Amino acid sequence: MNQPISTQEKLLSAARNLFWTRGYSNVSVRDIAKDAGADAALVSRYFGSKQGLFEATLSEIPPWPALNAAPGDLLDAAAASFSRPFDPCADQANPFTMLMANVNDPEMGQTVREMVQRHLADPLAEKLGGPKADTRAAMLLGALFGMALMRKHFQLEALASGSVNEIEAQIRHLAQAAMRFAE
Amino acid sequence: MNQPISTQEKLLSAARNLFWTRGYSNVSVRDIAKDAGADAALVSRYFGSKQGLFEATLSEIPPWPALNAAPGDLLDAAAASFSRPFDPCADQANPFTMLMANVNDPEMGQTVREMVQRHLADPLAEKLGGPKADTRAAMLLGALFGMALMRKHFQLEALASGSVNEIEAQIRHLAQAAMRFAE
DNA sequence: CCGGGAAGTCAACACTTGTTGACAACTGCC
DNA sequence: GGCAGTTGTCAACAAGTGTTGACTTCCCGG
Repeated sequence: MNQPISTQEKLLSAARNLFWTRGYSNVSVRDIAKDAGADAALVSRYFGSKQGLFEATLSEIPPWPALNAAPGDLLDAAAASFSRPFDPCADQANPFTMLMANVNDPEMGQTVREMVQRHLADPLAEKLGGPKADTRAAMLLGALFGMALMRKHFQLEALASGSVNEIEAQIRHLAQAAMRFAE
Repeated sequence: MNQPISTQEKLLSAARNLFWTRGYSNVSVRDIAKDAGADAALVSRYFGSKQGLFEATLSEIPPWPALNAAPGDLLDAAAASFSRPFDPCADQANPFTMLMANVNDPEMGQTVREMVQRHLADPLAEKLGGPKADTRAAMLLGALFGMALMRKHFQLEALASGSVNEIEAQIRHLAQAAMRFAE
């Protein structure tokens, strides 16, 4: 166990940490190489280009667990998936922060937008069903991302210091309202 | 009336459009100068630096109208201020998009975070009053920004094509739930 | 031992960035 | 007209960007 980590894996891990928190354009390959303790030229060698490295970090994201939850557990699963990473990586960068950090990126924004539509909004609408399923799905995601924005990005004092239980309760409250929306 | 617009004003207007939609680091002074039909060197001359130009675009933002609304109209005012710009500028860039486009910026993120805390979250909590006012204010802003994120940034199909009335009704629904939160 | 391929290092490239200073053109006042 | 002050233009700079190619170093099978 615990076999020595290859330089390629170190680069991928450092890239995930930096790209997923700072955003694609705000990270240079030299930043990544420095964090990985490697040479910047190896990025082009192993991944073809900076863009190739970014896409490599995207390729290993598992599907959102809330989509497989039982209908009664959907709210809990959704709330939990924000405050805790839902992927195997142990660091703080998680797929939600990645989406928010890169939506506005001039080069990767389109890629990220399509991911949200196809991997989150569309499957969630299908799972919800009923009238205005797509609208309610979008509102549920809005509540989820909105609270993430307030807590992690804007770092509002009222939320930043709260416990995991508190933030989950707040998200559940908003998400529940979203699910019940029918004009 | 309609006096000739100075080059300085053209630069400021172009800077607002670009900084407020693409984000500070994703815009170069040459981009701004090109849009304004001026020379990039004039940015440093008139505003001291690129950062000075950005701060000039921030200095003329009026207070959020929802904070002056009657208690009964707060929800309507809040919902309206998202879908329509609440400042005098006629273009599509509004203070909310500015906040979202720059919260993750490596240079201006801190400035923007403090603006949200001091100009939105704190006054809103004071206006709401009652138990957990700061938490409910943060949740209300979370609902507001979350829906803005889904509609304008992620451009979810279920929301992007909706009318102003529809998006306002959705925001009101979530914001109302936020105001009623008490654990 | 030895040759080949992988792994890593380093310098250089073309390009973009913000900023500066020298220079030209124009305006209004004496 | 002559002159000062503003306004605009242009070239250049230092720094940082992604990427490439040549080079050395290491390891392992023959």
